[in-house]
Amino acid sequence: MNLVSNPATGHTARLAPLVGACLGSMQRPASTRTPLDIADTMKLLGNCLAPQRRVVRAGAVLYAAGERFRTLYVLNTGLMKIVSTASDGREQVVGIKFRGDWLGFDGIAEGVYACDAVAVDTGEVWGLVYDEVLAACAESPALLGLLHAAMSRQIGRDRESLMSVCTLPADARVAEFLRQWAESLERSGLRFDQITLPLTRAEIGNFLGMTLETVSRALSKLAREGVIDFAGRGRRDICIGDTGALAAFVQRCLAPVRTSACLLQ
Amino acid sequence: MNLVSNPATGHTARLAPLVGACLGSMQRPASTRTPLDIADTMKLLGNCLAPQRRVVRAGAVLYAAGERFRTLYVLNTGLMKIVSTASDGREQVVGIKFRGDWLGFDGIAEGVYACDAVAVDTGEVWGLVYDEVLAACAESPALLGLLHAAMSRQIGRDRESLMSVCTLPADARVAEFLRQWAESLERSGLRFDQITLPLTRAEIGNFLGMTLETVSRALSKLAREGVIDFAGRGRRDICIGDTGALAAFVQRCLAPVRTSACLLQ
DNA sequence: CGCCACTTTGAATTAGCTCAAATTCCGTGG
DNA sequence: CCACGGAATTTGAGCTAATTCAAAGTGGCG
Repeated sequence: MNLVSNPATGHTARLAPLVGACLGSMQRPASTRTPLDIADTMKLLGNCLAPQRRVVRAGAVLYAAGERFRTLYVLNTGLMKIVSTASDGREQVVGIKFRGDWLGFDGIAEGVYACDAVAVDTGEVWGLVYDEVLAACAESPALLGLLHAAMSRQIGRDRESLMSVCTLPADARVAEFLRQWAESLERSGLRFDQITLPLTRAEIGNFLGMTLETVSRALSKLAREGVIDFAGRGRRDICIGDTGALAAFVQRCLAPVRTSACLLQ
Repeated sequence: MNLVSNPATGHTARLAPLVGACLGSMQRPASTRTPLDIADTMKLLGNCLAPQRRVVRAGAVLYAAGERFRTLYVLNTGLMKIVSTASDGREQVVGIKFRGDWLGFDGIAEGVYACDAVAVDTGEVWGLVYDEVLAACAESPALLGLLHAAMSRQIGRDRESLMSVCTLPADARVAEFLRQWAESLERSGLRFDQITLPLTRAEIGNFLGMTLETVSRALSKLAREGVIDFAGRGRRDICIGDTGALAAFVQRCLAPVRTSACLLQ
């Protein structure tokens, strides 16, 4: 019997028409769909899936590695970090999540979360029970498209991280990190010329594969060169006049490096 | 109208019952499903989805960044690398694919592949048109579970890469690389005590974020310490007596390093 | 106010990189 | 079959970017 598309509960039957209505404009193959912006996506999810809203205070653990996987989350406000811990205790920030990002995909394969999701800032997440999402997707290919796009984007994002860590010198990595932060804020519809880093230098360094001292020095250098400015008293508020300047800084760091051989072929 | 679950073509209708039959044993929620081994998974996919089999010769490009996304691939035999190219030309090997691995997920979000997939070794891939996969999934939640598990596993795998690059010194990174290679072979059901690296030192180094010289030195050191042995005259065949020895080597490299502060909280 | 966690900056150290040379391997053609 | 050439690999020697260690500065909060 087909568990999901013919659910025993009436839950799905109640939701599905709504989903269809909400996502009506997306009834095209995923490959030709124009991307929704995040505000719209959140609105659709909110209307269609009756998510369980949950406030997470700074420092709170949304889920921890090893916990049984049941629900996916979408971040509505705030900021979260994804921390992976190796069996020998090495800890690594493997992702930073902004408004509109999904959390928990890593749990699907094994039925158990593989990482910890920790709130860096107080915010609100929407919990979506995975089985219910699947049920709703069975009725609405558009919702399925949304889900797959989110997973796909995460895969792409993770690869960008690896690329940064592997190919950029420390200073450029920090600049690129800020650039992508600003980009994420822009996607979220928030102002991105002035950003507040709720992460410590140690956390940033861990994420970028360098020490906190190196992060500090890199930020100082960026400020010295006028690419960024420190706003406010604490040095956690950063003004980015122009994201182009950050990109230019990255290229400047890269210039003297030998161009790696062509890996294609 | 519901494009996928009520397809206009008869194609899906023809496939769907087959899928249901093939995957009958998996009609449980993903979170409680016992994982299939790769041979079984391949057999199921082969029986259920009528994939387009395609031989790729060493060096061939399966798909390239920028090409329109239409099909996902599953690697049946051989070995492929996923190469990401930044806008400034930096190239990065962001993944290595073994038997049973899926390729192309990165294309779903934007409808365009984000990376190049290049055959490192002659092999065979199975092409699955994404829209047809979706159609089949609409009829078979089990197949959807397979798809999501593959994506989820890729996300987990990518994070492991980032963890290695960020937290391990070069020697340990090479050891860990070999360990995971052996693990992948084991998963594929192939012998893994003796592995042949069809990648050049430069490719390995690129993937691991170090120079080819460093890879070479690390391999020499591993051989000197008896953790691996070079078989054959070309130094591309490597005997791994015991994957535990590789893990131990990693820990030995790690020992003198200060333990990073607890990032949780 | 005074503590504590975070940050900055400096100075010394080192892991990994760059550059260079020698060696091996393999395919090709005589 | 052997000689040759090109590509990949190994190994050595210096150099440099980033780390480690240390100390001083800053801000937030009870």
